[in-house]
Amino acid sequence: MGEQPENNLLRALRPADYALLHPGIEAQQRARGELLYNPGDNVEVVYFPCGPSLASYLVPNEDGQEVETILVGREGAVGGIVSRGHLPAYCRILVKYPGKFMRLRVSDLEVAKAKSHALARLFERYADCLLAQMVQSSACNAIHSIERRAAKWILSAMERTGDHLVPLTHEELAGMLGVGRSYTSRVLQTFRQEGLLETRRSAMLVKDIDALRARACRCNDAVKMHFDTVLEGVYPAELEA
Amino acid sequence: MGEQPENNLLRALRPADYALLHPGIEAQQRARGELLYNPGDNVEVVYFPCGPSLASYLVPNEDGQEVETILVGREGAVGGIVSRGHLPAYCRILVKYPGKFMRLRVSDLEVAKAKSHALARLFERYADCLLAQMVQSSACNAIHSIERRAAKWILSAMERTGDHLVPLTHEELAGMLGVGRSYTSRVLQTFRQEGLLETRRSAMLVKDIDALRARACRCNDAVKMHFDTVLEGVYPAELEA
DNA sequence: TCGCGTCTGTTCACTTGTGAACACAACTTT
DNA sequence: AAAGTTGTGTTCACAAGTGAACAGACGCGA
Repeated sequence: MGEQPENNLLRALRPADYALLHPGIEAQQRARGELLYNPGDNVEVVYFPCGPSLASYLVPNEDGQEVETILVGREGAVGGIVSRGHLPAYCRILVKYPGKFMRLRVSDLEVAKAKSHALARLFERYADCLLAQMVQSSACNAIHSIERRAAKWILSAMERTGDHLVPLTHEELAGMLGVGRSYTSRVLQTFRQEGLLETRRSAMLVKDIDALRARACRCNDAVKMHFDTVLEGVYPAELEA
Repeated sequence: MGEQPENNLLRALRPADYALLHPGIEAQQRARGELLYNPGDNVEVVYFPCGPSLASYLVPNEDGQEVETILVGREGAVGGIVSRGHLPAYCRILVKYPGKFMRLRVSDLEVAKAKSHALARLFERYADCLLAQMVQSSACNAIHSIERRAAKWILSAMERTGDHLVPLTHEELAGMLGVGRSYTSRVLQTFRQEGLLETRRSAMLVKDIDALRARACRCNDAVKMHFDTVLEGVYPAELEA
C-alpha cells in the first residue's frame, strides 16, 4: 500500500508520518449499509473513507427510530477520533455510500501519534472540526425547515461523492432528517417542479446545483469554513474543498 | 486553593494529579451572561464550572439568532477539551448560571496531561462524553416536540443547579430551543395547569419533578448513562449523578 | 408612589409538518 | 409472463408551531 489513498487526512501526512501507520493500515471494500460500530461496541478500529465513500452517525431513539446527525467522507475518519479508543461507542455508524475505506487499529494510530507530534496535531485538529460539525447539526435541526435541511443533505451527499446522481429513497431521506416520508416526497416534488433535480426510482439527479444551494441552509458552509481555518496549510491545497 | 472544588472532573483527580494543576489554577466568580469565548477566539483558557454554575454553547445563525446546543455544569469543563487549545473557537460560550469557575491555561493543562497519564485519560473520557452530548442534542432537536424539549431543558438546568427555582424568562427559554416565544408561553401554561411547575416573573419553580420528567424526552438520560459508563470508577461515586 | 421598561398571558390567522391511506409504477424473482 | 415487493405520488384530516399583536402585571429607579 505505497500509493496515496483518496482521504484528505491521510494525504495531509508527510511520507515519514504516513510510514508510521504501516504495516497496520489496509484498504477494505465496504458495502452500503454495512455496520461499522454499534452503540456500546468497544472502538478498536478507525476507518478512513476514501474517494466517494461515506459513513453516517446514527443516534438510536427510544422508539426504535434512528436519526442521522452527520456524514463523514474523505475529509475525515470515524472511530476513536475523540475517545482514542477503548471506550464504548455512543452511536451507530454505518456505510452510507459504499467504497474503499482504509482501516487501522486505534492502538496503532495512538502509537504513531506518540511518535509524531505533527500526526497527533492533525488528528486533534480534525477532532475539533468533528465537534463543530455536530454542534452545527444540532443548531440546524433546531431551527431550519425540512425543505432547507433536505436541500442541504442532498448537496452534501452529492459534493462528497462527486456525482450528480444521489442514490437515496424518499423513505431514507426522511429517516435521515427524522421527518415524515410523505412530506419529504412533497418537498422533492417542488424541487422537481422548479427544475432543481429529477427523481429516479431510489435516487435523485441534481440538475441545478446553484438553485438547490439557494434553497438549502448555510450550515454546511459554516462548517466548511471551520475546516479550512483549522486545517489550513495542513491539508494539501488541492484537497481543501 | 488547597480545598476540593465542586467540579466532578477536578474531584476525580488524585491529589498528586490535582497538584500538577497548581499554581496555574485559580477560582473566579463569573456573572450571568458573561462571555467566555466568541467564535474565532483562540481558546487559551479552560473553565471548570463549580457548584451550580452553568456554561452554555451557542451557535450563531446566519440571521443573527443564536441556538443553544448543550449546557455544561459541574460534570465537565469548557475550552479546548477536544481541540486542546490554540484553535479558533467555533461557538460562543457564555455563563448561563453565575457562580464559581476554576480557570486554568490550556497550555498548563496540556503540560499536566503529559506528566500524568491518568489525568490525560480523564480528559479524553470527558471529551468523549461531550461528543455524545452533542450528538444526542442534534437528534433531539430533529425529532422531539418543543414541549418535550422544554421539559428536558428545565429539568437539566434544575438538576445541575440543584435548585427548584430556575431563573429564566419565556423569551430566553424560547431562544435556547430556537422556537417562538408565544408557543413557549403556551407550553408553560399547560405545565402550570397540570401542577408541574409555577411561574414567577423571570423564573419558574418546579413543583413535580417526576411528572415533568414524564413530559420530557429521555435524551438526558441517554447521555447520563454514557457519562456513567465512560467515567465509571473515575468520578468519585458520590458525585456520579 | 409614580412612571417606565420588561415580562407575561392570550388571541388570531397562518404555515409547516404528521401519519395513515391508496393507486400505481418499477424492479425482482421464479 | 405472472406474482410479489418495494418505492412513488398524492390526498386528507389533523397537530404542531409561527409571528404579530396587545392588554395588563410586575418590579425597579427616581
